Amino acid sequence: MLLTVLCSIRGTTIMFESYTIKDIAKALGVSTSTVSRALKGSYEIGAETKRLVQEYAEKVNYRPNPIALSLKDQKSHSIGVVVCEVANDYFSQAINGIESIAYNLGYHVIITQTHESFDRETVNVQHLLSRHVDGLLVSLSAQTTDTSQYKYLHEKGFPIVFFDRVAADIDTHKVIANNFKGAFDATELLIASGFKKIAHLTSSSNLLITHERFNGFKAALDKHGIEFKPEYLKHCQHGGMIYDEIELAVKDLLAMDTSPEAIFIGSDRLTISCVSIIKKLGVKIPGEIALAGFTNSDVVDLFDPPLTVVRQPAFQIGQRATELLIKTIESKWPVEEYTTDMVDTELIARLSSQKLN
Amino acid sequence: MLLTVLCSIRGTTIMFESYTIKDIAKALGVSTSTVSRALKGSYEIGAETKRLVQEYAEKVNYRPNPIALSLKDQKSHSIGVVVCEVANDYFSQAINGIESIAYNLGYHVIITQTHESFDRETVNVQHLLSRHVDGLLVSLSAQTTDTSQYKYLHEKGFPIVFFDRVAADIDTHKVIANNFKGAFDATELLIASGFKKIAHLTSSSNLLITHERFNGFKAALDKHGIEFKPEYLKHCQHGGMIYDEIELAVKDLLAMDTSPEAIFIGSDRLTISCVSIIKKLGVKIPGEIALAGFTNSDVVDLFDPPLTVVRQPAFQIGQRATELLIKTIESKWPVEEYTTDMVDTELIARLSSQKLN
DNA sequence: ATCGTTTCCGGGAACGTTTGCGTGATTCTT
DNA sequence: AAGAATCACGCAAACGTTCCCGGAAACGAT
Repeated sequence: MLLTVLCSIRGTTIMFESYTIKDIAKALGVSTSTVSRALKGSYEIGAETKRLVQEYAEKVNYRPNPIALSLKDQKSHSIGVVVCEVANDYFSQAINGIESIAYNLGYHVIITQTHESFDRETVNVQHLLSRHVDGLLVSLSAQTTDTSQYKYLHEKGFPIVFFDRVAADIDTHKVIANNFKGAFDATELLIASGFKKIAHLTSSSNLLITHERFNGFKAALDKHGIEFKPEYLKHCQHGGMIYDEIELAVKDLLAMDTSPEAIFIGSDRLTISCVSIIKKLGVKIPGEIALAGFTNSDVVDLFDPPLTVVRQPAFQIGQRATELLIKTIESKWPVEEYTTDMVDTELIARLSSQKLN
Repeated sequence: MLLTVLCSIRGTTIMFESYTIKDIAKALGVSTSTVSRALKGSYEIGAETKRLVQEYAEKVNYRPNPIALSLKDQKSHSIGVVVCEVANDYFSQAINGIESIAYNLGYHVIITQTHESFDRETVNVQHLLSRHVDGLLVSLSAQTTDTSQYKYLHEKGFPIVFFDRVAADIDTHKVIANNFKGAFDATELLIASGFKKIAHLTSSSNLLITHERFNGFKAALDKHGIEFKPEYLKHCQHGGMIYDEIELAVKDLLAMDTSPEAIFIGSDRLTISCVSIIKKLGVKIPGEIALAGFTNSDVVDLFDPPLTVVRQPAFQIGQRATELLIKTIESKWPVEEYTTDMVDTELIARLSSQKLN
């Protein structure tokens, strides 16, 4: 292959058509094995030859062909990511964290979106496997109840790390937020504001996070001797993908005989949608209905009203999950001990959760 | 390699350890060449053999190894993306569009972030080239003035498509929004609201979009006989990455002797930051200062006040750029005719741009 | 019977890399 | 000085594909 030094940008030599080990071998009159070994400083190669090869490789800016390496050692050095959507504050921040670690460790990241559909999730996993990814970073769709595909893969020793929306029945690495405490704190804040009639608008009941957040919600009610009313609990089984479903739930809550004074919302997308719907209905926040909810949006302090939110350290969660996954991938022995990392959420109190007189 | 049918999810057979052409050849007692040809329906293979091979491949869910294919025909079937940040509404939407097209056309996408730094941009391009991407989708960083690396690559026939922040001096495919018209319309809206003293807060002067938007801004002033005041023009050379820079610019504008009545903001990140800063200063929007700006955030209608914005069709821009890039990659002959696709922006008038009495 | 044509299939090189094994040359033993 | 040990390097296979080439078998034409 031809040498083509393209240009030098601030001292870095830019190449396009790249040199192979063969090119170096030919140029130096040695064998490819010698070049290969010299480049990794093998003791089998004489000091002089080693220097020659390394200097030449440096000069022509040799970079090993990652594709050839992949074929050789049957590792693609890529990881597959399964999330519901990238255009979602939580997930775009998590992906940011994923990329930052993966990039540094020499992996690249293939992102797929489920749009909360189980069928698309299955297809995506298929696609990622056919791409020969070395491992999977998964956040389940709202629709998913059947996790058998992951179970089989995991049993076969295929590295999988779940984050956020984890599979309860698979024993592997997991990285989650402390959903119970996040929900508990937010609910307690609403109670401290003076509310007793508190509803809970949340995502699909298939998701473990939904239950954890509900449990936190209920525990706060219990602690303060407030009875939980089942009619104050609204699930959006499509995880917020279907607007009408959310609108119906919100309208139901607002139209009840003894309608709630406050709503605690258990999902990012739902929180934003809920604000939008309530404002569209002309109901005053927080005058007529108070609000607190999970979201990772950075701009909710600019909202009317500023939103009280539970915020997850999405970036760190993404980073941590990726570290665990790559450690599993590169582990020489099958991993037996699995960790579940739990990180704290952050409660940010703003106007939307206050009681106005 | 061992056959391992993992499980069946709704009729789809899940595999982990995958079959190779060699496995099929061995199982059927034919050669690998025969299997390869049979699978692509070559006329050189007898009908009976063809059927046998295809049925068997179907049965074991054979999928060609993409890595081997890449090595063979020297194409990685991946495209590199260079953007400033993924956690940015415009770019996350654009990436969504990029992924949607790339996925369907069998490419995967490697995303890199410049964080508005030219050095990181250079390193990223290097990295993507060493990954042997088949083409590049680039939106320049705010700091970039030297585009020679792209120029060289392009001259060597390497496929590059620019979107949004394009390189003026490189003749290749480009996909952009109609920045002039977007800025013109927004400015004219402010004028129609009754403002004459209109400032322009915008991004780095290195970027072409900055000039186009300024030109639109100025053209609107000219049309309505309003003199352009140079002191009303504020650049943030770091594209909004440095908070202090924005804060200083905004404070400067507000502290002027004859301070502007309205600000037109020429960048996504700047618009949000600007609102935040002005609110923090306790200045009323739109009472004391009116605002209109470019942004792709979906939630600015929930802001206090709801924001008047120019919105770009980011998803479509991402899709179109990807289509053009893959068409270039897969073109048999060197492409000579380059298109510059310009798509219209959308002006959404809300409260922030109104004149209150 | 000979030649040409068609049909159908296998051998093997190539893509870029790593690595086990083999080997000639040098140095070290005693 | 002869054998052993060490050093420095090359050969070739392998990863999964594709594809050029070559060739056997069958058939038709003369």
